[in-house]
Amino acid sequence: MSQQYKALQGFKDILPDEQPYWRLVEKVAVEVAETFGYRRIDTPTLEETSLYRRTSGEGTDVVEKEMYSFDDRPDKEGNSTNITLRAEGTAGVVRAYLEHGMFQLAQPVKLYYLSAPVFRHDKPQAGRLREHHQFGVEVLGDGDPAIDAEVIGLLYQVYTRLGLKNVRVRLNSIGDGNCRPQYIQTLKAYYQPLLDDCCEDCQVRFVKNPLRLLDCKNPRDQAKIAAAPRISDHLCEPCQEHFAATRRLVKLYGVPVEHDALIVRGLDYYSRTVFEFTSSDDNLALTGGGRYDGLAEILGSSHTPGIGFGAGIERIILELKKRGIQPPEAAKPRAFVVSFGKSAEFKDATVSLVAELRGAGIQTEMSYGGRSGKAQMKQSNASGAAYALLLGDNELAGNFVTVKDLQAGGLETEKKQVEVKRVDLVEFLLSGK
RNA sequence: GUGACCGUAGCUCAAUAGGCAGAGCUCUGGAUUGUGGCUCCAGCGGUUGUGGGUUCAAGCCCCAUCGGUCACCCCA
Repeated sequence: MSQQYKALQGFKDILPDEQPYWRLVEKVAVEVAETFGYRRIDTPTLEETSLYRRTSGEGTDVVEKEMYSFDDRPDKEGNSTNITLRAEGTAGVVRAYLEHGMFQLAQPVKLYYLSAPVFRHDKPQAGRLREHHQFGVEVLGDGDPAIDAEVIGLLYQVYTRLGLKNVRVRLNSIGDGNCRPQYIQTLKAYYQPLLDDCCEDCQVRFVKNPLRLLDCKNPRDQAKIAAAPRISDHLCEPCQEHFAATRRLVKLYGVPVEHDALIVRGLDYYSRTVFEFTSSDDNLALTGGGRYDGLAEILGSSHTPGIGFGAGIERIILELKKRGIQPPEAAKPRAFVVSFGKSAEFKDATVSLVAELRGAGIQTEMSYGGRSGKAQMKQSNASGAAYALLLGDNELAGNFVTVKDLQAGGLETEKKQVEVKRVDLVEFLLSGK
């Protein structure tokens, strides 16, 4: 083994054995999204760095220390653009919405994206990679709380259809530009006298991102959090109504939401509805999302409400495995061609048979490299193929194939074998079990 | 980014108190001529993550580095 090269830290190969999990998650996600009337969008992996800086917020960890940013090659004038690998899903979709004038379409515009790679320069650990993939949804152009409920209902259905019935859904409202600044003042006023007794992280949060004070897990600060003023009690009238309606409507989708006044989100653009889906037995967030009614304006557009989420596919798969949920097995070959001769004539007969069957859409395998007939039989068995197609002198001379049923039990070879004319072979393989 | 623990074959793991690096699984070949699964035999596969150091001798001790895991931070 000369392992000079390894995948980069925090980057992972998705090997063939893993793929069935991905196909399962993707299949369910697409089916549910389309049931809900969402259309797929794919946006580029690279965007201008300033897009993320503006939307996520200058003070956030993502922007400050986790983005993969670099200067693009300079143009003729020697100017280069600083660009960034996708750091989160929403910014690119909103950019595309504005760039392509989707505000001219019937509103709202309901979009989803699938397995989009997201890059963040964190220190890796279980469930946290430097490149991970997200399934996400964004709805733009209407602020109706029925949309908040719909988006959460959609996601919940994805999880339940995957068999993950124990996810926790926590919901909160963090207000809007009207009421949140006042609440933050109230919160800071509450914390100011307690600050000396707070953990170091909270001292930083107090300045950088006061809402996150409520997120602290340090035991010494829990009592302070419990007694802290709640945003829910400080929402302005419209935000209150929106939140009440969201909670009422989301229940109609059968989602067991909990109101958690301590849920705040990391990115600056969120407003009103925020939510998190977590696995029930630990704190690993499976999905985070929320409303971002001010985001389009940050990008210079007119007021455009929006809401969305990003669901980490790797974390969903981790959860599936933890729950012992198996994806459907990969398709096994229908036929495995076994050749009992080694001459060019046999090679040609084997390849032409394989080619013909594959041309007819029948999953067919063969052995490579001139192995013995016995070894080929072993391979055909290991492949899981339904039938071994035997080609020997007799078959070639008589223009037929001996079809052996590999799945039939028992020892009596004759009962499991039947001779089928070449012209009838495709039909034979397409019919039957 | 901070801290703790861990790195032996493709995978899962052994290796007494420093003393010739092993097993199971996988893979390949074979057990008489054109027939799988069970069984048996054999083979391939390692500079013990990498680079230094101590020692007659290092998988084992020391340092560094890379990677992994866990907690924090943050987040999906």
